[in-house]
Amino acid sequence: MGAICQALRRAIVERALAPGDRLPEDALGERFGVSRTIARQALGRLAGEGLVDLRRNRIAVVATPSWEDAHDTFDVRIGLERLVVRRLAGRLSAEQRQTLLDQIAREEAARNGPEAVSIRLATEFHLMLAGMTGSAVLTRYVAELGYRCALILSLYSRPHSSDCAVSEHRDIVAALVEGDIEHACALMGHHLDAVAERARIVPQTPRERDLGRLLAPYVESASGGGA
Amino acid sequence: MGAICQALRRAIVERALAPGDRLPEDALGERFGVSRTIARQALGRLAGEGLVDLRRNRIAVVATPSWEDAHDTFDVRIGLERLVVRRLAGRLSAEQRQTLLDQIAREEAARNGPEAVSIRLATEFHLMLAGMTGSAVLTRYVAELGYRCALILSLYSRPHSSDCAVSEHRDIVAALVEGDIEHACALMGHHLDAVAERARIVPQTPRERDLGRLLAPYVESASGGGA
DNA sequence: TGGGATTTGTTCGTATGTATT
DNA sequence: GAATACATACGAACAAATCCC
Repeated sequence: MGAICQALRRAIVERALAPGDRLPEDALGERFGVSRTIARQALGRLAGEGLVDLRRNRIAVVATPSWEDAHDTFDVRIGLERLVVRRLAGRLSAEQRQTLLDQIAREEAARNGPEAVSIRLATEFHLMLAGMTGSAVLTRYVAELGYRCALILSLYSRPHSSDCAVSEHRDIVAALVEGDIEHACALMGHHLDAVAERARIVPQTPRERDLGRLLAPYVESASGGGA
Repeated sequence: MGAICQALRRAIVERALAPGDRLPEDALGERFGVSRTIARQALGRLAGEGLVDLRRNRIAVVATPSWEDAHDTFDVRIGLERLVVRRLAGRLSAEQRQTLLDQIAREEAARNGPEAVSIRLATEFHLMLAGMTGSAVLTRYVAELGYRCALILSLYSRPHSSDCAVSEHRDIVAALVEGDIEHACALMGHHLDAVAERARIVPQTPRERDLGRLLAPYVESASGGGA
C-alpha cells in the first residue's frame, strides 16, 4: 500500500498528475493491481498529507491548494528547514557531505533533461538534508511540506524556473560544512524564498487527462521497490 | 468518523488513555456505536498523527514515543510556535485578545480541579493561538504537535507540573498585544522549554486497563458535537 | 509445545449519492 | 427534468496471523 502512495507522490512531484486530476478508486486499484480497499487507504493517507482532496461521495482529486495555502505552506517550510540547517551546521559527517554532493551532481547532470526529473531531484535534496538530522519528526514534516510545495509549484510557477537552484544547494552544503550556522540559515532562507518567489505566474496549461496513460510509468516502480 | 478521532485525542490528552493502551477495532467500534471499518479509519488517521502505533496484524496501541522522539517533537514544536508568535505579535484583534484571556481565566479556574482538565485547557490555548494566524498549515501542525506533546508529558513528566504555566500564558498574550516580536518569541521559547524540562522524571504509574470504562466519558461527546 | 479464541487484513455485495445524457 | 451510468460509503463475511492458556 505504501507503494501506491509513493508512486502517486512521485507522479505528483514530477507533474504527471496535476492539481484537479481525478483519482477514482477503481481505476487506481486496477492500474496498480490491487483492490479498491487498498487504493482507498492510499488515498486516505495522501489526503492526510494534503496531496489529495477527498470530498464525501465524490471522486478523489489531486489537491488544488489555494494561493493563500501556497503562501502559508512555503512559510512553514522555510521555518522548518531553517531548523534543519541549524541542527546540521558543523555536524555533517564526511559520508553525509559526499551523499549531498553526489545528489547535487545528479541535479547538475539533469539540468538539460526533462524538468520533471530536476524537480524530483531538488525535492530529494531537501528530504536528504532533513533525514540527516536524525529527527523523525522533522523529517516527516519537511517531506510532507516538500511534496506539497512541489505540487504548489506545478500550479503557480512558470516553467523552467528551477535551473538556478543547483548552485544554491551547493552553497548551502558548503556553509553547513564550514559550520557557520547563521550563514547557512540565511542561505536556506533565501533559497526557499527564491523558490517561493517563482510562484507568481499562473500558466494553467491544458493537460491530458487519461489516468491510465499518465500513471503507466509509475506502476512498475510501485510493484517493485521504487526509490 | 472525525468524532471518534476527536474523542480519542481528547482521551489521550486528558490521560484517560495512556501510552501502550490497547485499541482493538472491535471494542472501539462497539463503544462508539459504529462498525469496525469506521474505527479502523479513525485509527489510521491517528496513526498518521503519531498518536497511535499501528503494527501489522497486531492490535493498535496508544503510541509510546521514545525519549529521542520526545526531544525532537518538542524541538519542532518550539520552532513552529515561535513562527506563530512572530505572525501574531502586534496583530491581535480586541476580540482575539479577549478570547485568549477568557481561556486563561478558565485555566486559572481549573488549577484546583483535576489535572486532566488543566492539561487540556493548556493545550487548547496553544491551538487557539495557532488558529489565529489564519494559516491552515501552521494550525494543523501545531495541533498535531500539541497533542503529541501532551502524550509525551503523560509518559515522562512528573504529576502536578503544569501549574506554573498559566502565568506564562498571560505573559505571552501581553507581549503579543504590546507587539514586541522578539520578546514574545523569547517568552514562547522559554515557556515551551519549561514545559519540555518537566519531561525528566519517569513515574510509570500502574493503570486501569478497561477500555470500556476508560472511554465511557468520551462516547457521548463523539456522537454529539464534542468540542 | 499446542490448540482455541481473539483480532486483524482483505474482498465483495448492497445501498446511497453524484454526474451525465 | 428524468433516467441511466458511475463512484463512493458502509457493512458482512472469510482467511490468516497472533495471543493466551
